Amino acid sequence: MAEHEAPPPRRGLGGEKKTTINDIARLAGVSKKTVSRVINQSPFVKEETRERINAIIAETGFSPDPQARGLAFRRSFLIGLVYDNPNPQYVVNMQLGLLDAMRGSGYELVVHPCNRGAPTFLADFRRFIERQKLSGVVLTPSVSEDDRVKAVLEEIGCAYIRIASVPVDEPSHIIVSNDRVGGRAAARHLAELGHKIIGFISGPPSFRSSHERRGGFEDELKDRKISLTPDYIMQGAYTFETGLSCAAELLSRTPRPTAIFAANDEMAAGALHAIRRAGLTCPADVSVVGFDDFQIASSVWPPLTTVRSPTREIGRMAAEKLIALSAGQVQAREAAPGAAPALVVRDSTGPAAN
Amino acid sequence: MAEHEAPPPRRGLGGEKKTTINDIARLAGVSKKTVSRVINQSPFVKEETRERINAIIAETGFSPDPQARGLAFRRSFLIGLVYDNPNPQYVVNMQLGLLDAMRGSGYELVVHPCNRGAPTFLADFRRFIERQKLSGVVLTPSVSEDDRVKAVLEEIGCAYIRIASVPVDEPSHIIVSNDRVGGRAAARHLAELGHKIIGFISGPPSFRSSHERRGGFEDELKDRKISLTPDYIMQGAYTFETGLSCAAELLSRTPRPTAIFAANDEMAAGALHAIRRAGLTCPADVSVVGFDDFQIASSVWPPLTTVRSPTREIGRMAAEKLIALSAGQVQAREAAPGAAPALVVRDSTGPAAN
DNA sequence: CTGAAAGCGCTTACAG
DNA sequence: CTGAAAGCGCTTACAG
Repeated sequence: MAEHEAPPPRRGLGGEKKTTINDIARLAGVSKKTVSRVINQSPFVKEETRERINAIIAETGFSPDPQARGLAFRRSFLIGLVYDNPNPQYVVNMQLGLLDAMRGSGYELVVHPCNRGAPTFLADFRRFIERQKLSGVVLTPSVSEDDRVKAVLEEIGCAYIRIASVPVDEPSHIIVSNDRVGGRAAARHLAELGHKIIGFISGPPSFRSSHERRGGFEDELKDRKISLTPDYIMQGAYTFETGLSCAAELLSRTPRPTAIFAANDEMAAGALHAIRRAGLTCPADVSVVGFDDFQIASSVWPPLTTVRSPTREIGRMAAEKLIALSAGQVQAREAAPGAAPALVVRDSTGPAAN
Repeated sequence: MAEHEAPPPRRGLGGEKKTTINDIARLAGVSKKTVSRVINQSPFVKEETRERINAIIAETGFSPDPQARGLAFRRSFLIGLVYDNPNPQYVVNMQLGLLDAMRGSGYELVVHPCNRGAPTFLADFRRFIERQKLSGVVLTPSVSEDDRVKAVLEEIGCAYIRIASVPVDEPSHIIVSNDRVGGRAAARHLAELGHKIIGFISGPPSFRSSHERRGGFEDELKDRKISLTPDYIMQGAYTFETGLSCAAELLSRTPRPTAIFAANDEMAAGALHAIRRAGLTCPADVSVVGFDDFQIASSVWPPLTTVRSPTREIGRMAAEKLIALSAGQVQAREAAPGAAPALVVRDSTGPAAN
């Protein structure tokens, strides 16, 4: 008999009995509505009653069914991550950051890669959110920069956070990744090493981050009276291959640049290959700076000097803000400062060759 | 007036009216139970009735609320991905593969990274599945190799698929990634290039894939009368750093190996660095073969000869099988053949130096 | 501060 | 082949 006393009723998919709000109500000698009030942190419960109920909840290990709660609330406890950035490390770091903030909150993360070019993109997006009655959604570049998406979200009335490198929305709906500051850091580093003839490889124009990284870089150079002429600016597409071809092009310029800043690590890795193919050495002949500080930056040779982009931290901030938003809280931090990118110096940069 | 005829009642979070099963029933002049039968593909509906209802469903754009359905069914339409593999590219490829098979199925993907070492791991895992009443769960190495996890899943009665490099479970619950075949392919390639003194860097012993990759490699060498002596076997941990240090060790052996097989690309990239630091050249002095064919394989210098691991395809197969499983179908393919790894030859391998 | 009734949108037995 | 009743586990008005 003693054996059967300790374990609380088991719950599960297998058909065992699950503890419900009714069980708690019965055990506490109150109505289930009162239990509901405790669960939802209503202030209209006598302190003593609340404590008794909470004790029973803890004892039984009860946790309210998100599906039932969702049905009654007319919304789920799911947060969606909608993205079209193909970089795996970005995606995973973002997911980890979101999860950091969601842990213990009762929310779960549903991932939703998308293709902004598809004709059914907007319809699919809307359908996804409506069907799942998402509690909120986090958007990352470049889909976060699409204003049609914002329009749909507002029409539906779904909470959302857009992650972007410029304030494309009201402060309450955005987390800004300060890529411009990162671009400045890269320029400062190269200038301090004495570089004057510098090449730049941009990302695709559809990414605002590409413009920001370039903008910060140019601003800092200008402040230091170093010019970046059109001949020394190539348009890449954030891929290894474009980094390689753009760098090859830059290396053919006269005078040859003594340094190249690529707007992300993938392209910087490609630039390294181009330098080698041209029979040159990095950093002796040409220095290279990347952006992101993903794994690839430390795996190539020489390890890349790069600008660390705090993706995971940004993800955490986004989820925190979103949860506060859907809980109806007044947005605490008007304009989130955004974690700042920081220069990481490794072996791909050195004094300017001359 | 005509303006108000066309648009079906709008649905959404914003408070607009959503089409429900009751609307469809009324429109079709049947009970909602009959509509439910059509939704759930019950065979007990007159063909004519079914067609009429389906037409109305298509017309109104109705789609049943997964939350309400889930509450009645006592399970959700969520599939969980539980993983502890830290490699971002593996994780993303796996997610994409799962999503490939889930598209249009009505299921959504919830991601759940975990740490098998944490003391609360099993309890958290159980809680996650029970709370969400997951429709099913996909497990990847190394957490997929944990038999305690299987025990929990069986006790709860949750459908699951384990992805592993060896048949650790009944055929209906597993997708096998044939890493052993990949190991053989690597050995064959090196043997054909004339290598006889070969070094091997393993992954961590906690990953079965590490043993399989090594096993296949050794088997093939043995078949060709090439021996792999203990001195030339190092234990790494699937990381760039361990690849570097293990390779440095191998290069100090006398005679020096003319080739190194690393059990994944990260470690192979590390080996490339070790070779360079030792003042040697790849592939002239030492050839290197990796495993996975992730992005890093083509970004390093020289681009890596490696064994392509079909992660995305495996993910797709896993989700297909899981969906069939939770739909109660008899498992079509007893033992899924598993997509086969294939050698990708690039520039890091060449004829044996002597 | 607390509760009885009705409802969220579906499905499962149970009849016919 | 079809339907009326009850229920999944929770919450929202509405009373008191």
